[in-house]
Amino acid sequence: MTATAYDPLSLLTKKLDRLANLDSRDRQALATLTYRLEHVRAGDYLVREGRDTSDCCLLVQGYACRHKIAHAGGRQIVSFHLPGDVLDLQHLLFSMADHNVQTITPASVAWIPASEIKLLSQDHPRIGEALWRDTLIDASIFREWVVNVGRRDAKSRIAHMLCEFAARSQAAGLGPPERFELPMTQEHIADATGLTPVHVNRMLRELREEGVIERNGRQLRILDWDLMRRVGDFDATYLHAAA
Amino acid sequence: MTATAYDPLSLLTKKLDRLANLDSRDRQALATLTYRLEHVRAGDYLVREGRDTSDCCLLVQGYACRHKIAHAGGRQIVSFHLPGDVLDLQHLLFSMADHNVQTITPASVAWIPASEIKLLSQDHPRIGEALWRDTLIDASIFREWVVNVGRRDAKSRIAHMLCEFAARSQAAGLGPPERFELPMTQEHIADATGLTPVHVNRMLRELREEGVIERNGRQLRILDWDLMRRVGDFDATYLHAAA
DNA sequence: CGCTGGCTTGAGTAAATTCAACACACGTGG
DNA sequence: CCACGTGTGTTGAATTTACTCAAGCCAGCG
Repeated sequence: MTATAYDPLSLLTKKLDRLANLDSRDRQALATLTYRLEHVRAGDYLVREGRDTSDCCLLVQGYACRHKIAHAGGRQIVSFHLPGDVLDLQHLLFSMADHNVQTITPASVAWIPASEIKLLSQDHPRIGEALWRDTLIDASIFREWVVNVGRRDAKSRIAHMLCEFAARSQAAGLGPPERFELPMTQEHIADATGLTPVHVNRMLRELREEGVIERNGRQLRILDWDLMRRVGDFDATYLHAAA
Repeated sequence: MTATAYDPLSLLTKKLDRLANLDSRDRQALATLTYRLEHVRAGDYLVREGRDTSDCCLLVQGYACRHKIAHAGGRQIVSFHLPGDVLDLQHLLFSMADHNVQTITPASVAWIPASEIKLLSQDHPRIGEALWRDTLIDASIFREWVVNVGRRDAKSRIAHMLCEFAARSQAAGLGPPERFELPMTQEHIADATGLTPVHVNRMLRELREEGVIERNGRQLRILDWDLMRRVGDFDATYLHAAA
């Protein structure tokens, strides 16, 4: 990756440009945003449920997940996040977080004041549209996750989750969907699919034995993308070509 | 209900006013929207997956649900909708629907051109903010549903769903949360909670036998709201005082 | 070297499903 | 008016899926 890829504001600009076609004035305005760069360890919290937050968090490098805690049954991850994702657009309008965001690898994040982004989105219709579109895509992904945990069996759920991650990984410019870095542990996968780590392990073994996937450390290879899509009941429409 | 409650534009204005404080210019602008009123039967589709749509649908009277079809496991309902809900704000920015919306009772809906709403939201920051906030609340509800189907057992899921419906029913001005109209069948509840209708029936019986709820036809009474909240692991924060 | 965290496997168990049958209310047409 | 069909709700018995508990493995790292 080039040095510019790690410049927070150009990363943000690139992302928003994909969502709505920005013009040069939009770009210039984005470049005026202030931010505070922070490096965090794996497992650190970026947002905590019930906490008051006035900043938006841009994930510059590394991976994160968003989750809520159910009283009895432990943690449910509701989404994964890749470099370039803006994690807290809801903080533009809600002061209190209703969920947690936690890194799953060491990461770099840029904190941008929510007030600045809000002003920008009001003065620049295309920026506002891009941000709104981003939250709508998030909502669409949440809907698909409800379907995933509600109406698919264990193997399908896992396959679907992996397909989505592969597709978004590619859209974010992190390489081909057939071979990518899978940053999460089997426990993360379990918490995202509503299963237990033990059962995730068994299902992954079956997918491996069936020749669908192959895992070398953190590298995941999808050997048969077509079969994978069928097993996971995956149709990328709901991503709306998201990154 | 008064006659004005069924006037689509005043219903919409009332809703948006709750989400952001509109001024008189905002109200006047909303009153200029054009719409086409339609009466539909129970079970009719308002939005179909894969269909191109250029209108937004305001639910004026009756109830509806949003759902997707999984390849193997049937239908998953991802949200329920009450009178006053705007069903398709995502159509402001996406032309293709990625899910279905279907009525669950006879209903009246008002179709409003997406282009008009989009213009309004650009020219009137508070209207834009109210609409954006509405989509963020939707997203928050979806996240909670992922938790519900992913990490709660059958009885909890159903109790949680009923709590949410009760709370939203009240917020929409349809009466107290302890006694309200439950428009959906046990099959709807099953499709919303990721269970089978048979199992929903058994769990509802248990809730009845434990003295938590009582059902007379379409009237549902929550006899012990405190216990219900505990059983359903329900905390209304995620609704952000939504209607 | 010995932890630690993540991965793997087996055996027994619990939750929810499937299949099947029946009850009941409602509306429609004979 | 009754007969009938349909959609919804109810219950029982057998089955399946995923969970729980438990143990052991392996790689990386202080």
